[in-house]
Amino acid sequence: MASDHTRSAILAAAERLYADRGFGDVTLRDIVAEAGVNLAAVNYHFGSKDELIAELFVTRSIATNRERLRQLKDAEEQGGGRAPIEAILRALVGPPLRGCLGPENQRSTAARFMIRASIESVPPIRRIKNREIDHLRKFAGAMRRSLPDRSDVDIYWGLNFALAMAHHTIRESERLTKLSEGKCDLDDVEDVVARVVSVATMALTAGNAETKAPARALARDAR
Amino acid sequence: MASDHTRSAILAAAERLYADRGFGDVTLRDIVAEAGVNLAAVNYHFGSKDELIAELFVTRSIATNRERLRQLKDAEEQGGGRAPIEAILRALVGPPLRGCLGPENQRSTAARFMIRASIESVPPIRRIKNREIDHLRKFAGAMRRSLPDRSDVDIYWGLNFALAMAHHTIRESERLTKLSEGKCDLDDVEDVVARVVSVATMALTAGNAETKAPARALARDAR
DNA sequence: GATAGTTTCATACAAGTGTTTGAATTGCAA
DNA sequence: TTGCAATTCAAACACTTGTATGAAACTATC
Repeated sequence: MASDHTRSAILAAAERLYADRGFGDVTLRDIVAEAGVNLAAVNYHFGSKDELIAELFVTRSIATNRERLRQLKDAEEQGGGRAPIEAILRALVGPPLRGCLGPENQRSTAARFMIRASIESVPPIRRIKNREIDHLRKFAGAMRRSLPDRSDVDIYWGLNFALAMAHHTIRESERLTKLSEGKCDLDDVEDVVARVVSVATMALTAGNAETKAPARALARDAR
Repeated sequence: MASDHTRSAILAAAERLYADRGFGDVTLRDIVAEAGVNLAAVNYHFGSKDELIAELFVTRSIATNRERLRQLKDAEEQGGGRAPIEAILRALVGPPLRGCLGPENQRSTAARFMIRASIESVPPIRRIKNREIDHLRKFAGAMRRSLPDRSDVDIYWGLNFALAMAHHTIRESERLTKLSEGKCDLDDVEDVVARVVSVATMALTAGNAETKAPARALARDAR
């Protein structure tokens, strides 16, 4: 291949435009105009618009997932096969949080693109996300080894809640800032990571190992 | 007005189709075909496609919000102006969870529509969601009264995490079921509510009131 | 320098979109 | 019944979308 000048120009322009304006109203014509290439180049190099989007998303998400697994491996080796639950959770939520939060004006295009991807959820991206389960299973396994007394159900719920807090905070960071009138500092990423890890750890370790749902006894608003 | 037969037929058909197939690939022509009315009727009765979607979403979400506030009011009156934090959280996350989860085969069209709305997030819906902040402020206020020693920042983070767990569980209920191989029972809605409330309560009450992020000392994966 | 393969380009295509129009129909009141 | 407004309808409009085509330009190999 002579040079991927055109190909990478398209990728860069597409990522920038999607990051700025969302998937909804960016057309192939916008992209090729921004990239300074011909309209037909997209289909020539990528096959279709969806495959272009998929390639963008795959590139970014395998980077995140690789970093997650690296940190998980580190933590498990350091603990002799049994990492502390905090370290596992930090490996799970740290990379996406660090990748997407931080001072807005110095947020990378890639970061802004991933935020869009987590908000808008177009078909090609959803297809890829569905294949993420195997990746999550590795974390579930590590968590089980870390907390052998905990039931599988509790492990999965803990995993679910950890991801929930991380992703929701990314998706709704703007709203949280507005709601709290700036009191919640989303730019202090390490503080956010620590908060999420802390709560998720409590979720996974509180109460007796066999207690399914500690607060259940308090439920009284029947319906 | 003679009868809003046409109008309500459009609303019902649109909600059903959006619930089944998502906003992405349902056209006005699909809707009017399903409703058995003329294409122009949509613009005649609603002005535009976006206004139709907005009306659907507003109708459903004011129902949820009204129920939330009703339960909040009940809880505060019962506690003499200071509701227990669990009751406040239950009023916050209970209605949307009960509205969207539960056995799939007996899930209402409205429920499935709201799930779609929380997954796909089209422009008219996003606009409405942005106006939800005032509503959330009422809960922040109640939480502050319930936990007067807690800092505002902690209150907002607790609120954020509670919503995170509820919404993410709704959005990704299918994935959690698959990941856990059915071990997590999403149909037992009251158990889900209890779990979310329990974890959110811990997030809001654990540690000293002045501790910003208890797990922070454990952070060591510098990055 | 001719040739074969790759890449770029202008242009057209086919299909689908939400919206508008203006005439027909309906329903109700005088 | 007549008149009038509200509603319904078929049809067209105006436009955008992603994709396909076939010729032109380029690049490297022999």
